[in-house]
Amino acid sequence: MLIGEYTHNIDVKKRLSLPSKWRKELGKKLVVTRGLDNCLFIYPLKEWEKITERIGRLPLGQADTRGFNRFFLSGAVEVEVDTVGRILVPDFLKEFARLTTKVVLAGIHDRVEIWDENRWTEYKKRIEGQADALAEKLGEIGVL
Amino acid sequence: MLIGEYTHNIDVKKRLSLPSKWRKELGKKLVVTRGLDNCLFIYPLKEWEKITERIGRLPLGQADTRGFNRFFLSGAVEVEVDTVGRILVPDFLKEFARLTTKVVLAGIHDRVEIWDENRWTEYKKRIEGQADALAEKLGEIGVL
DNA sequence: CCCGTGGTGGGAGATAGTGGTAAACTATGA
DNA sequence: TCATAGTTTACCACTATCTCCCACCACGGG
Repeated sequence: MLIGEYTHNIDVKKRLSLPSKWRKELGKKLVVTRGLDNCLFIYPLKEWEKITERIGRLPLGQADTRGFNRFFLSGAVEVEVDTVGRILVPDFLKEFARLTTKVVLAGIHDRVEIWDENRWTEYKKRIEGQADALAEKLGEIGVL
Repeated sequence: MLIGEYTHNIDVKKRLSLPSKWRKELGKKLVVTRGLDNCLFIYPLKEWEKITERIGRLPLGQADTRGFNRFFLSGAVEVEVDTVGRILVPDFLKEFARLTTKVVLAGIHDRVEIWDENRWTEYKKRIEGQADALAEKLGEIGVL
């Protein structure tokens, strides 16, 4: 279970250390891809394979499916964790998520999200402001 | 699995390097053909054979099937990868996809798509704008 | 206070992408 | 049939970037 929040730096060589707490669970091979709200998703290879298997079942031929495939698949890269626990973030993904050097890694269930620090704090502020409203919803569906 | 996005140049001799990451998977002989949305598709020869086999089973009586065949098959060219990992892009395909020198190679499942850089960025912007549609798809396949 | 661990930074060698030159092949006309 | 011009193919060369490895520093625990 990936939980918690860490702030790390992407260095000039596009290297990003993963929090040591997650390394065992994430494994040596990961997939980074475009996520929603302009962040990046990191999946362990196992999880990714499940996803692509399901993507394969989508009806091709439809324009919006093609669009989705392009967004999700061309936006994905398989990366290897180096000897000291870092991955390389390709330029086009850095650009997509508008990452500068300070970056937040957020654990969400079975994936990790990468956010630029500024965008993250801003996003959090917005969410926290709606916390009680969210709690009410969660109550409705029986989570809390 | 072909994934990721790379920007390369087509030189004056119409040569285009393939990303080194894909070379093993693509093999030495490829097929380039007209794709959908005004880009080009590249298939490894193996994949292409599967596709033509499937196309062959389509009912020839229908006018739109004939049209699709002509579009897809007459535009196909078999190319060889040279010693440093490049292919030659024929003029008529360059023209079809309006390729200038800067070109994007996008890995989608089992094929590679070639886009002119400008058209690609424009297309991506459009797709990213459809965040709710994307979220819905992601929900369908169980990512979110 | 020392040691182990985690995050960060840098340097040397290897490699990928690109451009150019030489050779070979094709076509055309005398 | 031969010569020449134009095009294509094969080979070589350069440079920016990436990879791999090692070193450093900060921090926390014993």
